[in-house]
Amino acid sequence: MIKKLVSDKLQIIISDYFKSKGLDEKIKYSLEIPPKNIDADFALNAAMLAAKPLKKNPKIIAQEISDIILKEMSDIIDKTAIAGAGFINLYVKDLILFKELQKILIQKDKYASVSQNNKEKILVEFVSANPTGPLHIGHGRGAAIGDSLARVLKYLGYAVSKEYYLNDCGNQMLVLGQSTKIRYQQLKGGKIDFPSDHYQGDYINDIAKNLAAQNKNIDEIDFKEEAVKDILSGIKNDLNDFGVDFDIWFSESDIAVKKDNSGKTEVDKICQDFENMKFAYMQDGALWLKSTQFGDDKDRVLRRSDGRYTYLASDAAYHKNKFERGFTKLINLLGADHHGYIARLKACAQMLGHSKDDLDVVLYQLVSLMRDGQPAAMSTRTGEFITLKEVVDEAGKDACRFFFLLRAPDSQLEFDIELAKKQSNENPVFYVQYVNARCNSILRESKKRADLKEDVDLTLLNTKEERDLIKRLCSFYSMLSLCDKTLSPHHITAYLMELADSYHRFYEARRVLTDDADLSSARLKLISAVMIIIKNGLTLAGVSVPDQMYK
RNA sequence: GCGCCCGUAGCUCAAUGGAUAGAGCGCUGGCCUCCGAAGCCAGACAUUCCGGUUCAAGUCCGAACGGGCGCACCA
Repeated sequence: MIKKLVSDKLQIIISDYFKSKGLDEKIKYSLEIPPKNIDADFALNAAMLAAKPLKKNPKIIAQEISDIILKEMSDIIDKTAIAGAGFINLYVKDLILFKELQKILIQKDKYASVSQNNKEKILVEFVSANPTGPLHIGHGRGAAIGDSLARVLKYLGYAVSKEYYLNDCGNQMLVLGQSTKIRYQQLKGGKIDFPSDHYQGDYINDIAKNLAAQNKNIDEIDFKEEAVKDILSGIKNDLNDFGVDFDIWFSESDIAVKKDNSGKTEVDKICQDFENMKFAYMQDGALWLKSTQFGDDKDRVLRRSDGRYTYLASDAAYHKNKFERGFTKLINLLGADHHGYIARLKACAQMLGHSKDDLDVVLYQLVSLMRDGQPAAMSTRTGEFITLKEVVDEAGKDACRFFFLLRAPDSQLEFDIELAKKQSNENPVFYVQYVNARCNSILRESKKRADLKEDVDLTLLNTKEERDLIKRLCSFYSMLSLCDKTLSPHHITAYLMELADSYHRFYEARRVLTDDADLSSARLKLISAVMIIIKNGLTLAGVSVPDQMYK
């Protein structure tokens, strides 16, 4: 939050300075946190950017701006320095740091959160796996990223809803029902070959077994219905165990099957609309969407010549529905194998009268699974896959969620199942959780003393380790903004590991409980703040915060 | 062939166009009469190649090479 305080004031100063020099006041300068070899708190690059249009040495400009900052911001800035090619390095007054620390202690789990931010109403759609089999490890990555991103955006004050789009109609459902029926018949002694294009997984057998145990007449069983019901409840359980929940489960049949008074579905209507608006045309008996008009590679079929709609038709109606529900920003998490859909979905958004930026797609690369150093194939068709449940059961929810948040969505993720199973210090989540355990241990110890007080003098926290730690705590908000800006929550884990690093260094260098009651009391406040931020961060990551670790 | 993503340390990955490119694992060597050693300290090791833009490029642009994915009136 300190950064926001500084940058808000700087904005006025810089823009005035640019104006007085006849420059475009909207030159995009930035306020950065310098690399760790520089001891300044913030660095400003405005002088370097102004150097060229002003035809002036950047260091001279830096000096001019620096003088103004010192004069105008003396309540916040302690000193400045011109460095490198023309950076203005800013040193914040210690008092500001202590004030911020106090704020953490008071606001606790609300620290750095924004109560209301009416700019956007956001819908985050993720997972949305078809109910034809259990979630696999790739879905887990999407679930972890989507859920944490939604949590961060909510924390920052956006009105956020999390939604799962359920493809509960269409051909795949028929195949699923058929697969279950054949397994059922085989169980009853029927000699029927199982088609290779049907679902091969063991879970189909399990469903069939359950049905067989009910002793019903085969004609009374709706195999499709039963299979979907069974699989869906499994998916919901797996997500629940993974700490992921949804605000809305949106069913495809609501737009593709349900009819209004005139006997039309939403899919019927949007295709008609597109045709009326000349965004769709008939060719070879099929209805085509003119997506090339908005940058797609080729036009796409909405309705086949046999009259059946494609998935794109449902998707178009679905996204129209999202906008109609009042969402101003749609965020879709998509596995990289679906990247081809981005162009056509954005085309639909634009045809519906929205900007292509109203729909953001976060593409996450697929998870390649390693088993004993060998890559393992994944396919729900062949039945050879690792389920999310299996990994969560073995490695634990915390390790899995932290692991999935460790890398940027754009990076391919190599998930070593053997490594994930290990409950050991090789897993970085323990490094962060250990901070909380150590803090708790000190708190327990402190209860034995009567000389510690609540009303403390935070200015006693003046060593390098303490200052570094406080600064790290204060950059929590900057990290959250970065997640917002990049639509990626992986900065959370990186931040938490840095914070843990600062804490462990502090811990090694400075004893909290000493003979000096004033100092001990102040340091206890510091570790209380550390615990607050660790908890806030881990909670956003969907990871629990144990009070103690077990060996 | 066309399109999208990626190429950074031995391995897996970070790095809002900024200063001396960071972690974890692995490796070498140190640190527990003291709040938890699941920790700390020290050491070795990296931007695939070639051009360009920029005051400044791992980051942007172009080309080459390598890896993943996608290119259906499938879902």
